[in-house]
Amino acid sequence: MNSSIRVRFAPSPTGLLHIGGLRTALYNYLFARKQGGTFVLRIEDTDRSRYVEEAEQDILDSLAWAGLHPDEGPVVISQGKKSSDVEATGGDGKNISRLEYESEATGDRSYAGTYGPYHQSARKDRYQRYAQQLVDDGYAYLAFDTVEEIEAMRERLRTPENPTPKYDSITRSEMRNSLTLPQEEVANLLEQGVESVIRLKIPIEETVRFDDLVRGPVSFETDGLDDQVLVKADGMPTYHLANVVDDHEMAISHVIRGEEWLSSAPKHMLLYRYLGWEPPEMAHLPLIMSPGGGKLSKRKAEEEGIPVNVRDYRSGHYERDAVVNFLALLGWSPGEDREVLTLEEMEEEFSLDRVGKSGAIFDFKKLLWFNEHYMRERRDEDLAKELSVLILDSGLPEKTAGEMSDNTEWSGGTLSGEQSALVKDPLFMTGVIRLLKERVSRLPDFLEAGHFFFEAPVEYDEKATKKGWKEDTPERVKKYRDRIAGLEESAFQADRLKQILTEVIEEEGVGFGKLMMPLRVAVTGSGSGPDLFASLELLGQREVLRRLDAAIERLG
RNA sequence: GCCGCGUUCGUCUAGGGGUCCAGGACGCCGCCCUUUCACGGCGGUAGCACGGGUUCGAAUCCCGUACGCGGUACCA
Repeated sequence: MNSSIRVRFAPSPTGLLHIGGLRTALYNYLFARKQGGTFVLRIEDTDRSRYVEEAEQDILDSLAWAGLHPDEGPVVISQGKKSSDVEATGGDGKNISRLEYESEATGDRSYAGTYGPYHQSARKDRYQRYAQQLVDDGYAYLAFDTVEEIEAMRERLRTPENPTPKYDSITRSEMRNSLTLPQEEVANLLEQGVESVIRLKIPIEETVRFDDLVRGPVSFETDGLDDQVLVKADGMPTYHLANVVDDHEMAISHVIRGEEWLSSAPKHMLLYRYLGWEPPEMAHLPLIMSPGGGKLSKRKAEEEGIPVNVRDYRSGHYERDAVVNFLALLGWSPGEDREVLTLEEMEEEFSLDRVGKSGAIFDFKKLLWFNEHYMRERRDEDLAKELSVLILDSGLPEKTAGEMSDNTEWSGGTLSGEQSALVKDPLFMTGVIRLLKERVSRLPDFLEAGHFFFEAPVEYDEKATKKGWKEDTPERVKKYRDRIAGLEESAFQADRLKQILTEVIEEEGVGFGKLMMPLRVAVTGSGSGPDLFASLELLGQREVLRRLDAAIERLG
């Protein structure tokens, strides 16, 4: 255990956890585990207008699902699905939170942390205090401008070369702030309760440099920075202040976050300096891009058929190991020709200097490949159980093989008595899994590929019928049907069924396909599928005979 | 516009001056296996953005160009 290494994942509860957010969390987690450090979860809920009620629980559930358990973080009272910080046990300055965490995915967990509260909304006073200190020290100032006034300033100064004028060392001189207003007036405005914000006073003509752990040395001219608002009119801090204060107070040693923060990093460095603190190490991760280019946004991703919310992967029954493995490799490489890694292995291998610098496009097909890989490693019995639950919850898809898509309607749990019995039969379900496991990418796909196991064909694939069902077919199918009808129930087994088919085609003097294809169409409705004889065995004698009779009747 | 960051097969990447006419994985294509399909096995296709340097030698170092991405809020 290296107590000096502390990292944090600090999502904002403004929506469901994004898949890119999960990767950031993953890298933080892996770094902490590898270094023997501490992985902290902090909720950055300073924007009250964008707060989404269910978001926080979603973040917790998603992290738990992925196996990224924070060592420190907010309390979750699972029953009420509501989270909040538990009051300090009496200490002043730092709260001591008793952390409990429970998730359906992982069962009970307990965490403890001594750097709470872990909600920024509960730390408001601290930010205020430091902001005031900055003002007192001359590193920040009060600004009374309304949003309209600021917009008017930008409007006035806007030119083609400078489309968005900044509130900076130049423009602040003509705005209404504690730098331009007489002292009495400032006091007066404050007295009257006029709304104000606190802005960082960016120095002029200075170069801010720092070494980024993934990008190397980077530098920014302060002249390109604006006087960032540190405390908003509602008294809440902006990300910039809160993030610096918390990272310091929580003794964060390494800030590992997305590249979208790189541009504001110099402001953060300035804040550390003005507050008299040692800045943490910085590591800015490359962004995850959509196949069409640009940051993987919700809209873009969905256009490409890529789910963006971690919740979608959970509800879509993706293998969590597959998602985690895939995400880890989106920007990081272990440096050897090995790509299939468990979380535990990655905890051993991870290092920031093997993180790439350029954006990585989300390759959905590769994710599917990982999913297939991990799914096939699982025990048939376990998959069967999960599939049963899925069907019992959601029902069967309305459409048959080859037609299922994202828009497929599900029957919503209404099953016939017969179907329900099948779904609850572990032996039958395991059989379905065994036959289909090598042919599907995701758990729900079993229901597309194996629809016929649960329901007799409603219609027969046109192409397969046209190709394989000729005039003399019914007669041959009937012959086969009668042979297998004579079988003892216990003899209704794959090898016997195949043997009988061999006998029939020999008697008929035709090739294998002349009977095999019609049988498949009759029983499954499709021209392709899993091993036919094993499928017949699994379906059972009665059902097979019923389907053969129906096909002979309907297809003539 | 400005500021910052980036650029090796379609995609994720290995590669840190010679061992690279660039390796692996996914995808794609072909063959084998299988009287379906799939899995699997084997093989193939395809890349150092461009231009200048530095050097005996550059995918690797430097500069420039192009392109891409991010930022440019009282959002994170």
